[in-house]
Amino acid sequence: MKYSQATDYALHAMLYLVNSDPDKPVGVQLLSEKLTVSQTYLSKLMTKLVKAGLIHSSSGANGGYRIKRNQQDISFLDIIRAIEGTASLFECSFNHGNGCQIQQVVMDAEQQLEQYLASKKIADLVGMHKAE
Amino acid sequence: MKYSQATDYALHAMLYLVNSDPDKPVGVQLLSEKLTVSQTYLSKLMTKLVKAGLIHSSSGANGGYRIKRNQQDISFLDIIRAIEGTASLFECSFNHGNGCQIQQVVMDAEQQLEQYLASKKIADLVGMHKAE
DNA sequence: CTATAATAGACTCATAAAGTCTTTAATGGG
DNA sequence: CCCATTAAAGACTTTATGAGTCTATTATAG
Repeated sequence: MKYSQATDYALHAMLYLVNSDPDKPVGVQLLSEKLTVSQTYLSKLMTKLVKAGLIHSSSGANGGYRIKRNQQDISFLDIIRAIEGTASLFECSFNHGNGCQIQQVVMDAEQQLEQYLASKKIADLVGMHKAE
Repeated sequence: MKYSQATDYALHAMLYLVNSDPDKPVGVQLLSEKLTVSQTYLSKLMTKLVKAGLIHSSSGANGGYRIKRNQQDISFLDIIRAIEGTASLFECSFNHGNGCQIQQVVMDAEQQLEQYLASKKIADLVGMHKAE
Protein backbone atom coordinates (compact mmCIF):
# COMPACT_ATOMS: atom_id res chain seq x y z
CA MET A 1 0.00 0.00 0.00
CA LYS A 2 1.70 3.09 -1.18
CA TYR A 3 1.13 6.53 -2.58
CA SER A 4 2.03 6.70 -6.24
CA GLN A 5 5.16 8.19 -7.69
CA ALA A 6 2.88 10.76 -9.26
CA THR A 7 1.88 12.02 -5.82
CA ASP A 8 5.55 12.45 -5.00
CA TYR A 9 6.03 14.60 -8.10
CA ALA A 10 2.91 16.61 -7.39
CA LEU A 11 3.87 17.38 -3.80
CA HIS A 12 7.29 18.59 -4.84
CA ALA A 13 5.88 20.59 -7.74
CA MET A 14 3.45 22.31 -5.41
CA LEU A 15 6.19 23.07 -2.94
CA TYR A 16 8.20 24.63 -5.72
CA LEU A 17 5.28 26.81 -6.76
CA VAL A 18 4.66 27.91 -3.21
CA ASN A 19 8.24 29.09 -2.94
CA SER A 20 8.12 30.92 -6.28
CA ASP A 21 7.22 34.49 -7.06
CA PRO A 22 3.42 34.39 -7.24
CA ASP A 23 3.45 36.84 -10.14
CA LYS A 24 5.74 34.80 -12.36
CA PRO A 25 4.13 31.67 -13.74
CA VAL A 26 6.38 28.62 -13.76
CA GLY A 27 6.33 26.56 -16.95
CA VAL A 28 6.33 22.80 -17.05
CA GLN A 29 9.71 22.92 -18.75
CA LEU A 30 11.43 24.45 -15.74
CA LEU A 31 9.49 22.28 -13.34
CA SER A 32 10.38 19.10 -15.18
CA GLU A 33 14.07 20.00 -14.95
CA LYS A 34 13.83 20.61 -11.23
CA LEU A 35 12.03 17.34 -10.65
CA THR A 36 13.96 15.37 -13.29
CA VAL A 37 10.86 14.04 -14.97
CA SER A 38 9.63 14.37 -18.55
CA GLN A 39 7.59 17.38 -19.54
CA THR A 40 4.73 15.45 -21.06
CA TYR A 41 4.27 13.26 -18.05
CA LEU A 42 4.53 16.07 -15.55
CA SER A 43 2.10 18.20 -17.53
CA LYS A 44 -0.56 15.56 -17.07
CA LEU A 45 -0.10 15.73 -13.34
CA MET A 46 -0.18 19.51 -13.36
CA THR A 47 -3.46 19.42 -15.23
CA LYS A 48 -4.90 17.34 -12.41
CA LEU A 49 -3.83 19.96 -9.91
CA VAL A 50 -5.44 22.64 -12.04
CA LYS A 51 -8.70 20.71 -12.24
CA ALA A 52 -8.62 20.24 -8.50
CA GLY A 53 -8.49 24.01 -8.18
CA LEU A 54 -5.15 24.12 -6.40
CA ILE A 55 -3.23 26.04 -9.01
CA HIS A 56 -3.98 28.30 -11.94
CA SER A 57 -2.62 27.82 -15.44
CA SER A 58 -2.14 30.22 -18.34
CA SER A 59 -1.28 29.26 -21.89
CA GLY A 60 0.91 31.10 -24.35
CA ALA A 61 4.15 32.96 -24.01
CA ASN A 62 5.19 33.61 -20.42
CA GLY A 63 2.47 31.25 -19.37
CA GLY A 64 2.73 28.47 -16.85
CA TYR A 65 1.41 27.59 -13.42
CA ARG A 66 0.80 29.75 -10.40
CA ILE A 67 -0.35 28.78 -6.98
CA LYS A 68 -3.81 29.95 -6.00
CA ARG A 69 -4.04 32.84 -3.62
CA ASN A 70 -5.17 30.89 -0.59
CA GLN A 71 -1.80 29.21 -0.12
CA GLN A 72 -2.36 28.50 3.54
CA ASP A 73 -5.46 26.52 2.70
CA ILE A 74 -3.67 24.02 0.47
CA SER A 75 -3.03 20.91 2.50
CA PHE A 76 -1.17 17.70 1.83
CA LEU A 77 -4.53 16.00 1.63
CA ASP A 78 -5.70 18.33 -1.12
CA ILE A 79 -2.70 17.48 -3.26
CA ILE A 80 -2.78 13.78 -2.55
CA ARG A 81 -6.46 13.58 -3.37
CA ALA A 82 -5.98 15.52 -6.59
CA ILE A 83 -3.63 12.80 -7.79
CA GLU A 84 -4.74 9.65 -6.02
CA GLY A 85 -8.45 10.28 -6.21
CA THR A 86 -10.88 9.84 -3.37
CA ALA A 87 -11.40 6.09 -3.34
CA SER A 88 -11.40 4.79 0.20
CA LEU A 89 -8.57 2.82 1.71
CA PHE A 90 -10.61 -0.29 2.22
CA GLU A 91 -13.69 -1.90 0.76
CA CYS A 92 -15.16 -4.96 2.38
CA SER A 93 -16.05 -7.56 -0.23
CA PHE A 94 -18.71 -9.04 1.99
CA ASN A 95 -21.50 -7.40 4.00
CA HIS A 96 -22.35 -5.18 1.06
CA GLY A 97 -24.12 -2.12 2.32
CA ASN A 98 -24.43 -3.53 5.81
CA GLY A 99 -22.08 -2.39 8.48
CA CYS A 100 -18.96 -4.50 8.39
CA GLN A 101 -17.13 -3.92 11.63
CA ILE A 102 -13.78 -4.58 10.02
CA GLN A 103 -14.45 -1.95 7.42
CA GLN A 104 -15.58 0.43 10.12
CA VAL A 105 -12.29 0.15 11.95
CA VAL A 106 -10.17 0.68 8.86
CA MET A 107 -12.30 3.59 7.74
CA ASP A 108 -11.96 5.23 11.13
CA ALA A 109 -8.23 4.83 10.82
CA GLU A 110 -8.32 6.37 7.37
CA GLN A 111 -10.28 9.32 8.63
CA GLN A 112 -7.61 9.97 11.24
CA LEU A 113 -4.96 9.81 8.57
CA GLU A 114 -6.80 12.27 6.37
CA GLN A 115 -7.47 14.62 9.22
CA TYR A 116 -3.78 14.76 9.92
CA LEU A 117 -2.86 15.30 6.28
CA ALA A 118 -5.48 18.03 6.03
CA SER A 119 -3.91 19.85 8.95
CA LYS A 120 -0.51 19.96 7.27
CA LYS A 121 -0.18 22.78 4.77
CA ILE A 122 2.32 22.68 1.95
CA ALA A 123 3.12 26.33 2.56
CA ASP A 124 4.42 25.49 6.02
CA LEU A 125 7.46 23.78 4.59
CA VAL A 126 10.25 26.22 4.03
CA GLY A 127 13.62 26.10 2.39
CA MET A 128 12.97 23.18 0.07
CA HIS A 129 12.90 23.64 -3.70
CA LYS A 130 13.25 27.35 -3.17
CA ALA A 131 13.09 29.09 -6.52
CA GLU A 132 16.26 31.06 -7.05
CA MET B 1 -4.02 3.91 -2.57
CA LYS B 2 -5.77 0.92 -1.17
CA TYR B 3 -5.29 -2.17 0.92
CA SER B 4 -5.35 -5.29 -1.20
CA GLN B 5 -8.20 -7.70 -1.55
CA ALA B 6 -5.94 -10.21 0.14
CA THR B 7 -5.94 -8.10 3.29
CA ASP B 8 -9.71 -8.12 3.23
CA TYR B 9 -9.71 -11.92 3.10
CA ALA B 10 -7.10 -12.18 5.81
CA LEU B 11 -8.95 -9.90 8.21
CA HIS B 12 -12.16 -11.85 7.78
CA ALA B 13 -10.36 -15.18 8.09
CA MET B 14 -8.75 -14.06 11.32
CA LEU B 15 -12.07 -12.87 12.66
CA TYR B 16 -13.56 -16.24 11.88
CA LEU B 17 -10.77 -18.02 13.70
CA VAL B 18 -11.12 -15.77 16.73
CA ASN B 19 -14.78 -16.69 16.95
CA SER B 20 -14.10 -20.41 16.56
CA ASP B 21 -13.49 -23.07 19.18
CA PRO B 22 -9.77 -22.69 19.89
CA ASP B 23 -9.40 -26.46 20.23
CA LYS B 24 -10.88 -27.28 16.82
CA PRO B 25 -8.61 -26.33 13.93
CA VAL B 26 -10.41 -24.79 10.97
CA GLY B 27 -9.37 -26.11 7.57
CA VAL B 28 -8.89 -23.96 4.53
CA GLN B 29 -11.77 -25.76 2.89
CA LEU B 30 -14.31 -24.48 5.38
CA LEU B 31 -12.75 -21.05 5.45
CA SER B 32 -12.78 -20.76 1.68
CA GLU B 33 -16.49 -21.53 1.67
CA LYS B 34 -17.21 -18.92 4.29
CA LEU B 35 -15.24 -16.28 2.43
CA THR B 36 -16.23 -17.44 -1.05
CA VAL B 37 -12.70 -17.63 -2.31
CA SER B 38 -10.71 -20.52 -3.76
CA GLN B 39 -8.86 -22.87 -1.43
CA THR B 40 -5.53 -22.59 -3.18
CA TYR B 41 -5.53 -18.84 -3.12
CA LEU B 42 -6.68 -18.54 0.46
CA SER B 43 -4.13 -21.10 1.61
CA LYS B 44 -1.34 -18.85 0.42
CA LEU B 45 -2.69 -16.04 2.51
CA MET B 46 -3.07 -18.30 5.52
CA THR B 47 0.54 -19.34 5.19
CA LYS B 48 1.53 -15.70 5.43
CA LEU B 49 -0.41 -15.38 8.65
CA VAL B 50 1.33 -18.48 9.97
CA LYS B 51 4.75 -17.12 9.09
CA ALA B 52 3.86 -13.85 10.78
CA GLY B 53 3.21 -15.85 13.94
CA LEU B 54 -0.45 -14.90 14.21
CA ILE B 55 -1.93 -18.35 13.83
CA HIS B 56 -0.82 -21.92 14.16
CA SER B 57 -1.24 -24.59 11.51
CA SER B 58 -1.34 -28.36 11.69
CA SER B 59 -1.20 -30.72 8.74
CA GLY B 60 -2.95 -34.01 8.28
CA ALA B 61 -6.38 -35.25 9.18
CA ASN B 62 -8.28 -32.92 11.51
CA GLY B 63 -5.63 -30.35 10.84
CA GLY B 64 -6.15 -26.73 10.00
CA TYR B 65 -5.58 -23.32 11.51
CA ARG B 66 -5.94 -22.13 15.06
CA ILE B 67 -5.51 -18.70 16.48
CA LYS B 68 -2.54 -18.22 18.75
CA ARG B 69 -3.25 -18.02 22.43
CA ASN B 70 -2.58 -14.31 22.83
CA GLN B 71 -5.74 -13.32 20.99
CA GLN B 72 -5.97 -9.91 22.62
CA ASP B 73 -2.54 -9.05 21.27
CA ILE B 74 -3.46 -9.55 17.64
CA SER B 75 -4.15 -6.17 16.14
CA PHE B 76 -5.41 -5.00 12.79
CA LEU B 77 -1.93 -3.75 12.10
CA ASP B 78 -0.44 -7.20 12.69
CA ILE B 79 -2.73 -8.74 10.12
CA ILE B 80 -2.38 -5.97 7.61
CA ARG B 81 1.39 -6.08 7.84
CA ALA B 82 1.45 -9.84 7.47
CA ILE B 83 -0.23 -9.46 4.09
CA GLU B 84 0.81 -6.06 2.82
CA GLY B 85 4.36 -6.12 4.06
CA THR B 86 6.10 -3.34 5.90
CA ALA B 87 7.05 -1.03 3.04
CA SER B 88 6.37 2.56 3.97
CA LEU B 89 3.51 4.61 2.59
CA PHE B 90 5.73 7.10 0.89
CA GLU B 91 9.25 7.26 -0.48
CA CYS B 92 10.64 10.56 -1.67
CA SER B 93 12.40 10.12 -5.01
CA PHE B 94 14.64 13.08 -4.32
CA ASN B 95 16.68 14.04 -1.27
CA HIS B 96 17.92 10.48 -0.92
CA GLY B 97 18.99 9.91 2.62
CA ASN B 98 18.65 13.55 3.54
CA GLY B 99 15.61 14.73 5.37
CA CYS B 100 12.86 15.52 2.91
CA GLN B 101 10.26 17.54 4.77
CA ILE B 102 7.48 16.24 2.58
CA GLN B 103 8.43 12.69 3.36
CA GLN B 104 8.62 13.55 7.02
CA VAL B 105 5.04 14.78 7.07
CA VAL B 106 3.66 11.77 5.28
CA MET B 107 5.64 9.38 7.45
CA ASP B 108 4.34 11.07 10.57
CA ALA B 109 0.84 10.61 9.22
CA GLU B 110 1.55 6.97 8.54
CA GLN B 111 2.81 6.46 12.04
CA GLN B 112 -0.45 7.83 13.40
CA LEU B 113 -2.38 5.48 11.17
CA GLU B 114 -0.38 2.49 12.31
CA GLN B 115 -0.66 3.45 15.94
CA TYR B 116 -4.43 3.48 15.59
CA LEU B 117 -4.53 0.16 13.76
CA ALA B 118 -2.26 -1.35 16.40
CA SER B 119 -4.67 -0.30 19.11
CA LYS B 120 -7.57 -2.10 17.46
CA LYS B 121 -7.67 -5.81 18.24
CA ILE B 122 -9.40 -8.28 15.99
CA ALA B 123 -10.76 -10.06 19.05
CA ASP B 124 -12.73 -6.96 20.02
CA LEU B 125 -15.13 -7.46 17.14
CA VAL B 126 -17.97 -9.69 18.12
CA GLY B 127 -20.81 -11.34 16.31
CA MET B 128 -19.31 -11.37 12.85
CA HIS B 129 -18.41 -14.59 11.13
CA LYS B 130 -19.34 -16.42 14.28
CA ALA B 131 -18.63 -20.11 13.80
CA GLU B 132 -21.80 -22.10 14.29
C1' DC C 1 -0.92 -47.31 4.93
C1' DT C 2 -3.91 -43.93 3.50
C1' DA C 3 -6.89 -40.18 3.43
C1' DT C 4 -6.57 -35.51 4.73
C1' DA C 5 -4.63 -31.11 4.96
C1' DA C 6 -0.93 -27.54 4.70
C1' DT C 7 3.12 -25.81 1.90
C1' DA C 8 5.67 -24.57 -2.18
C1' DG C 9 6.52 -23.09 -6.78
C1' DA C 10 5.66 -22.25 -11.45
C1' DC C 11 2.42 -20.37 -14.14
C1' DT C 12 -1.48 -17.29 -16.29
C1' DC C 13 -4.47 -13.29 -16.48
C1' DA C 14 -6.14 -8.67 -15.63
C1' DT C 15 -5.46 -4.18 -14.18
C1' DA C 16 -3.13 -0.04 -13.10
C1' DA C 17 0.91 2.87 -12.88
C1' DA C 18 4.43 5.08 -15.49
C1' DG C 19 5.78 7.11 -19.34
C1' DT C 20 6.00 8.47 -24.63
C1' DC C 21 4.38 10.58 -28.91
C1' DT C 22 1.51 13.49 -31.47
C1' DT C 23 -2.06 16.76 -32.13
C1' DT C 24 -4.88 20.60 -30.73
C1' DA C 25 -6.09 24.80 -28.36
C1' DA C 26 -4.96 29.11 -26.01
C1' DT C 27 -2.29 33.54 -25.68
C1' DG C 28 1.24 37.15 -25.24
C1' DG C 29 4.60 39.88 -28.02
C1' DG C 30 6.30 41.86 -32.12
C1' DC D 1 -2.10 39.57 -37.86
C1' DC D 2 1.28 36.14 -37.33
C1' DC D 3 4.22 33.29 -34.67
C1' DA D 4 6.63 31.41 -30.95
C1' DT D 5 5.37 29.60 -26.66
C1' DT D 6 2.90 26.92 -23.52
C1' DA D 7 -0.96 24.06 -21.62
C1' DA D 8 -4.37 20.27 -22.63
C1' DA D 9 -5.93 16.09 -24.69
C1' DG D 10 -5.83 11.53 -26.38
C1' DA D 11 -3.95 7.38 -28.14
C1' DC D 12 -0.47 4.40 -27.34
C1' DT D 13 3.40 1.31 -25.11
C1' DT D 14 5.74 -0.64 -21.36
C1' DT D 15 6.23 -2.52 -16.91
C1' DA D 16 4.88 -3.98 -12.33
C1' DT D 17 1.78 -6.01 -9.29
C1' DG D 18 -2.34 -8.09 -7.62
C1' DA D 19 -5.33 -11.96 -8.17
C1' DG D 20 -5.84 -16.39 -9.09
C1' DT D 21 -4.96 -21.38 -11.00
C1' DC D 22 -2.67 -25.86 -11.32
C1' DT D 23 0.30 -29.32 -9.80
C1' DA D 24 3.45 -31.44 -6.85
C1' DT D 25 5.32 -32.17 -2.23
C1' DT D 26 5.35 -32.65 2.72
C1' DA D 27 3.28 -33.61 7.20
C1' DT D 28 0.17 -36.31 10.28
C1' DA D 29 -3.92 -38.46 12.59
C1' DG D 30 -6.31 -42.73 12.67
